[in-house]
Amino acid sequence: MTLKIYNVLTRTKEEFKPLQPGKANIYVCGPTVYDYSHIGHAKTYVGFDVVVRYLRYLGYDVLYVQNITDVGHMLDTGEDRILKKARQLSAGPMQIVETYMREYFADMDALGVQRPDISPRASGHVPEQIEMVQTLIAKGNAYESEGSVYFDVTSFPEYGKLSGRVLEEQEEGSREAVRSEKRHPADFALWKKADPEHILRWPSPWSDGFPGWHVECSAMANKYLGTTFDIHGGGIDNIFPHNECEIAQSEAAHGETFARYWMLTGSLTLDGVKMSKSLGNTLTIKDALARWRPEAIRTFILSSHYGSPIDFSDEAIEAAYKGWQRMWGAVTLARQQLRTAVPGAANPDVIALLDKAKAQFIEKMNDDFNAPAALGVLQELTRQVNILLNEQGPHTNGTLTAVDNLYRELGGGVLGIIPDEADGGSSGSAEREDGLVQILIKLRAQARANRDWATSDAIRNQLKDLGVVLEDRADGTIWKTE
RNA sequence: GGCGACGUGGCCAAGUGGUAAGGCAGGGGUCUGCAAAACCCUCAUCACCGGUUCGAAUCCGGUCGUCGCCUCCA
Repeated sequence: MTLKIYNVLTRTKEEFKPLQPGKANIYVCGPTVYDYSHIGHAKTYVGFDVVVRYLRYLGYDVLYVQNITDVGHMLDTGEDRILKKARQLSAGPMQIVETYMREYFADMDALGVQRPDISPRASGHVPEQIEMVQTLIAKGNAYESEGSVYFDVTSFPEYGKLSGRVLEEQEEGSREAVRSEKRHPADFALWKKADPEHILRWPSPWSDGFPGWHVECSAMANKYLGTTFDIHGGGIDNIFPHNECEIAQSEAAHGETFARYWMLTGSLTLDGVKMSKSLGNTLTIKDALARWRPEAIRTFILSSHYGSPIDFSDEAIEAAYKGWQRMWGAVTLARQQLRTAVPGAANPDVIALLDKAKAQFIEKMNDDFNAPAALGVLQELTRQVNILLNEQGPHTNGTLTAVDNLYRELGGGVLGIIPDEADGGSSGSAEREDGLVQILIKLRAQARANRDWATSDAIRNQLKDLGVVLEDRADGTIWKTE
């Protein structure tokens, strides 16, 4: 069974054959750090997080590069968005960049997104970008005009092959058309001469200025992954012009294929409407995390295919959360039973059940990282496990460990929705938390033995208010977090 | 207007030729001091029309509708 990837470049599902056997080099377009990250970023980067996790699970030696854009993004007004933010906050541009980059990583950490191996910043790679622009000029793919440099799209016949655009169709009505510096309306900037008030600037052979947005990805991907690499990812909204320009620059400069597989994620809408800064209907990751635990957000995101659009709503994430709770409840129960389980080998029937689920999970994930279907496999397994834990047993520690391990492996390691520990940062505090709850459970058991329902319910209700849920079972009371 | 994608039960969502995974919600049960959890039963013929085929949600054509991109955007 082999991994298949839907390649946007060919619009077909292809078997994944890396350039070098066993290695997977992947580049994903990262965020522009000038504000807090929103839930749309979460969809994209959780999506690729699972892609990378799964590739590693399959044994690939993955090199994951995701850039940080901290220069060169223009607003309609021609103003750099980072500079605009800096002016608003009376701060320096690099302070803004540093602040929001840290916030971005903090948000991703909170969501359980594993960090890229390399997070190169555009501002730190200006020489590489200048070098690439020089190459493109030397090869006749770019030209200087009044201190700026533009890519000549007519010099690259394949321009449009990713997005399906045809050059001629772009001319009409383009705002860019008014820029007389350019020979063709679709030509895009590789280097821009800076206006006097533009303080993010670097010296170059053409002017004091700054690199165009698209060239950073080409230059940095080339530096860290080479002229040709395996997978290029990003949000579908950047397919044109950004991704298209990346291809044009890189392939014109190097004369070789840029990325072999293109994986683009569907966009996220909020209550049916596209989130946009201008509309103001954004939901930041921080705000979302204040309302739902990270596993719920991840489960929601993974409940639709990475390439599909998804609509975020309270109802939708609530449904995902409740589904996750059932799975988490089963894992929690298995771990609780494991504490007092008798030593012994695993039940062969259970092992067979787990093996089957694992095989199905892998089959789904091999089919273009079909996380929603893989999630469905775990949901079905969970019903079987619940029957096992609730209606059969007691089980040996071998059986329970096997159950726990599968959830750790697939639900935790690959999907990132099953925590290793109950909760609370370090294992030390987790143990302390459990100890405290166990004391209360014993006190409540006393009250229940005395038929003192007022006390027993008070303990249960107050713990519930703290997010600790007690469940009375035939074999004792267990607890878990909401 | 151009390019691209999509339309599956009340909601979300898998499924690309052989008689519709899964989650949530709803109804009915079992269990329980109560509760919670869990489990069992129940709940769709796949926007519409036409075509190809022994057979289509799945392929082709058309209609209607939704969305993304075309300008910064993950």
